[in-house]
Amino acid sequence: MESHLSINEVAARTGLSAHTLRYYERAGLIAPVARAPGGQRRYATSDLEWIGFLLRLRETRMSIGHMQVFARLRGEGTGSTPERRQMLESHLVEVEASIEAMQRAARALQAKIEHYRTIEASLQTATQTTGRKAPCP
Amino acid sequence: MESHLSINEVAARTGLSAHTLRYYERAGLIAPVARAPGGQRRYATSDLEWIGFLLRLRETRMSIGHMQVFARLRGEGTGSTPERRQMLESHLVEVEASIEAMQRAARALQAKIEHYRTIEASLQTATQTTGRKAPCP
DNA sequence: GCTTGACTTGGAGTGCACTCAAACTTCTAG
DNA sequence: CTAGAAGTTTGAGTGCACTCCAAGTCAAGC
Repeated sequence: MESHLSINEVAARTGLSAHTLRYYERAGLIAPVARAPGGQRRYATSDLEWIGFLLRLRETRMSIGHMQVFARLRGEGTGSTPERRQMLESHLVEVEASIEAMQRAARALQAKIEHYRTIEASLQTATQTTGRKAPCP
Repeated sequence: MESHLSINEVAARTGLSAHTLRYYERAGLIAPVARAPGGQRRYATSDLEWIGFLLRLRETRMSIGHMQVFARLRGEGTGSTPERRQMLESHLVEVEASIEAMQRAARALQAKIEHYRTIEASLQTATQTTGRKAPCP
């Protein structure tokens, strides 16, 4: 297990800030990271992979609280895979519902945009036919 | 313009709490609502429609700050449709990116779930072939 | 040795989006 | 007329997810 990346290198690679990396470790989302002799963090490749997965969870709006539970289960080893799978499955149900809600809402925004285009076109027409600026009714 | 619904009726219809409806009004997301003689709010059908649209914006994670700008533009009348359309268009770009990110992340979760299933199956097989409970390695 | 810059810690602070509290006033049913 | 439900206001409080600060440590270059 290679252990070589500094906190700022990991920040650059993951897009998380060094602040947030320390915060995640303090919160128990990341297991205590290996340290160089002087106490500085040295992240292993496996840490990077785990942080990547945490980012997938964050992208799907899993709360820190749920991630804490998930990380704790992960720390308990292979025996906790059923619980972890169930957590992901029920989270995925919510995520898919949320994606559909966003898609529906996005279509409503699209419709509103079209509506505005129509209004703008008719205002433009009014200006052209009367030869004056559109009044403010 | 019918003006008849009380705040709790609107809360029931929209899923927002009465607290939140007052907060939105104070924040300028909803224009001052008509009042009954005693000062109680009486929402018109047009208010309901607007609140519905605000909910679409909220579902797509538009911030209160942006909604305030949008609501202010709306209050300025038809002349502001180009700005409103541009706001929605650029917001929609973000929303679509966010939907795609969530979909990618959801596929990663799905893959992890499959991975867990595989692990569970092999643990189960080990238990069956050896006739004992899975040890904790 | 000294400076510079990257790192460490615990605790405090920030911004967002609500959410509630306190002290009222008003409406409705009996 | 009265009880109680429902509404009003302003300002304060909450929970989340960071984000920053102060005071200190450590390694490398001059």
